[in-house]
Amino acid sequence: MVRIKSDEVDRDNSVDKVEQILQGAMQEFLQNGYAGTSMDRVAVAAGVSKATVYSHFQDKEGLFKVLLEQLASKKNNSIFGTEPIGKEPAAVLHHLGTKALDLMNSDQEHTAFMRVLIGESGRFPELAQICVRAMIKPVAETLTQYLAAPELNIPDPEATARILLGALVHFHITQDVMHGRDIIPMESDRLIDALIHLITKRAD
Amino acid sequence: MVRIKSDEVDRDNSVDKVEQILQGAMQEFLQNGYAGTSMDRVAVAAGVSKATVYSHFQDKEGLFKVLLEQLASKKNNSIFGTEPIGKEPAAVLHHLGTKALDLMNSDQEHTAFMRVLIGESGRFPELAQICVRAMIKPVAETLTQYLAAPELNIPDPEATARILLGALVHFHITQDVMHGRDIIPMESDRLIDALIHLITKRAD
DNA sequence: GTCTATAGTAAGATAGAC
DNA sequence: GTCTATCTTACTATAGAC
Repeated sequence: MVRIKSDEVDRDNSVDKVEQILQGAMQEFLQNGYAGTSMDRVAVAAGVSKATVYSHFQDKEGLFKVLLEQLASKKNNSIFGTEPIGKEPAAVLHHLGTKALDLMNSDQEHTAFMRVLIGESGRFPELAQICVRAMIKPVAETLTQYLAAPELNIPDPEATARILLGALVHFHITQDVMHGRDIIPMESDRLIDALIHLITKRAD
Repeated sequence: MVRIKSDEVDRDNSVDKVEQILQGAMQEFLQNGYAGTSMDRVAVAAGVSKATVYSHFQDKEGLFKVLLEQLASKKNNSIFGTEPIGKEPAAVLHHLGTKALDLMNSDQEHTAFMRVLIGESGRFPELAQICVRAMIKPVAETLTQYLAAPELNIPDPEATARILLGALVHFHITQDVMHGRDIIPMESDRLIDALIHLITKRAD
């Protein structure tokens, strides 16, 4: 009777291994993309054997999907933590924009995640859709709420939210993801100030 | 004496082959990315042998770089053909925005190019920078010119151009590249109208 | 210049020992 | 459950015939 009856130990070990594997997979997939990553390297990065990887995940595609879905929910909460609507809209928008750009800028993991997500959206369309649902949609809805404030007097807050979101994310893509900082330099503050100016149109 | 002395035939054949190879390489690289593409498939798609591919291009990386640089200059001219500044700014912007979104939307090649360019920007940073210089910078500068029109009264036309460009491109990324059309649906016209409204702030 | 054939390597996935 | 060793396939790149 060598078999272990208790689920406790069994499950704990499994969870640890699964966590290790996902950690190694993240490192490799985010750095090299889907096709550029080998299961051998994932196993090495995770500190387990390749057979162990296959005992916890069906195949390379299954591992990739689980990893990206997990990352999508993580990134969602990190960038736009639901902000208390204390101050006036202009101040809130300035705070949100600055925070979002700073976070995306400083988070190498997020930059690599954007590359992989967009790069593999042709091969894994349903995965891209999951990320749109988990990351972009909630942020767009939150921004829409802010922009619907009566004093802003915006006729289409939903479309304006997409503009605001697009300006911030595309700025991150050009400056960080595509390494354009030296080619088309611009301070984050200038972008945000111009955004605030457009949105809180000076009725003076 | 079977050798051909004239350079004409020789050069024409070479150019044809090079063109064939680039065509096949485009098909494969845009569909499967860099790591996901094999030189065997490129050769088949181009209708030549693999050895012929290697006789015209140093290696896989060299072929990929030549292809993407060629595509970058092609895409640049296609989206924003220098528009005559006939009408008033609002009309020009509406026309430009509609045209840009329509072109990006209908051009599958452009969608795939965006995926590959962003997806491989980690592996090929200098290539991403070349594309920023060839595609994004000129468009941003052209838009800056339009937005500097006195009647628009925009304090920072350059930053505002980045906002406008970002809103359009990110809209394309969410709706087309990432297949988000069904998850966060929105008509192009709504985005463009909201943009025009922000920029030509009703001073009424 | 272009081809076929192949060398050499690395990939995804699994069998079997413990 | 986890490992080592291995099967099979596909890859990059080149040599040699024509």
